[in-house]
Amino acid sequence: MTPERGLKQSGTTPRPRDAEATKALLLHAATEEFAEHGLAGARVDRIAERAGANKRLIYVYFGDKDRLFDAVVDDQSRAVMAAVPLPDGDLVAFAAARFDYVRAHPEARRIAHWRAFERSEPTHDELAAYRLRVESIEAAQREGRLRTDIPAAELFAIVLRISESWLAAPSALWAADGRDPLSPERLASHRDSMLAAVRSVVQVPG
Amino acid sequence: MTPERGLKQSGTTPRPRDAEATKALLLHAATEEFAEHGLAGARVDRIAERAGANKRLIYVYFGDKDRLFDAVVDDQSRAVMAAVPLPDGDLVAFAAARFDYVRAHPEARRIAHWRAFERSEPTHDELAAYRLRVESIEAAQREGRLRTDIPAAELFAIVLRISESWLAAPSALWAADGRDPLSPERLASHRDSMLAAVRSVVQVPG
DNA sequence: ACGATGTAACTATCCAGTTAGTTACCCTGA
DNA sequence: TCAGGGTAACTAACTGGATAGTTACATCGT
Repeated sequence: MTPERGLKQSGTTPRPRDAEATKALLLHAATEEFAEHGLAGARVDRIAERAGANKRLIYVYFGDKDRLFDAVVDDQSRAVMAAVPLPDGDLVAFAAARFDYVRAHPEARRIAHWRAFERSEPTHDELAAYRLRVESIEAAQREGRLRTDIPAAELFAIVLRISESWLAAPSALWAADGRDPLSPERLASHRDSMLAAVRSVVQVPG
Repeated sequence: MTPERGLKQSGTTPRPRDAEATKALLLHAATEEFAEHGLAGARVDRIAERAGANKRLIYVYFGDKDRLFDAVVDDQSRAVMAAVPLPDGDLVAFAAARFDYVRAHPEARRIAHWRAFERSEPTHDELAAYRLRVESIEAAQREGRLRTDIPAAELFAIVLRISESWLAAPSALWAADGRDPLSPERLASHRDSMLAAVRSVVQVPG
């Protein structure tokens, strides 16, 4: 037998050539990899493998590892902003939507946190989106629907953290609690607690 | 002039030989490095350099990079637990103490978060400490000093996150706010807001 | 036939961990 | 009181494997 070093048809049928589809696959694989390991811990080879694509294409489509991370962050950021609105400064509805979104998309929270820790500058779009949210809260404050003794940006920061307080709780606290922290019943019951807490925080005192 | 390639007396006088002191220097340098870069992003060579010690000593005193990280986490965890008590289930006092501690020791929060993201299992000591805190909250609930419609562990998780909500806020929110987010005046005023929020969350409704 | 899409193999660098020592210090015995 | 030997503390230089990024080439659609 000759040494047979040629490439056969590569085992499976090669995926049809489609730059957009490949790019999307790479972005999706990168989202998972960065969510699990962060920027420094993520491995470019693993991303290519997860996507079933060639590593080279990452460099063709995204430039380098850092810019791939930026692309993931932008994408996630846009997705959260779209999925979790702040209708009329209603922070309770916001907290509910955010809790549901993060529960369904755990990678969203992880990406956001890795980003906050490894890379700081906000993009223009993001800044604009946050500004809208703060203004919406300020309007609700003027209309007497939210307490006014806490500045809008701080109120927003507080509600943001409350909405993910259980999902982001230290594992030691989960363990101290005893029950399965992520069971559907536990999460449903926590959702109620969490919304009660948000209601208490945002309502005008009196 | 001859090329002068010899090492002179190493510039500064060599630090006196003291294993405990060197170990402490390494732990301190590792705390800074891990706080800034996380486990994957930290560099063992940089830690040695920061400590002004030889890299080899890290392996002698701590084993390897992972166990050095564990040592840092344990140390920080113990320090926070000692500095931020939960007297009689008083969550407002707890939030104040935690805010003040984290403000004075920003690396404590970063280490805790890196740890939560890169490495999960709680230690025995930590678990015991959290159990005490939860029990202390449960006692206060029985005595009518805290609301009872939110389970103790969840109430603790919520207060924990509120206490660092501003320091952990997305940079885009800081930017949207306009003012310098970390100026002493801003932090003092946020401290009041934050404590007002905690009071609203924990008080028994009625 | 040519540009866009894709691939395998390669390279240069980085970096955790190791090797093979050297230096400071202490203790013991003469 | 000090020679010398034993040990703890420390060090420079190295190694091998991992890893980001590149090169040179193949194949497809038009």
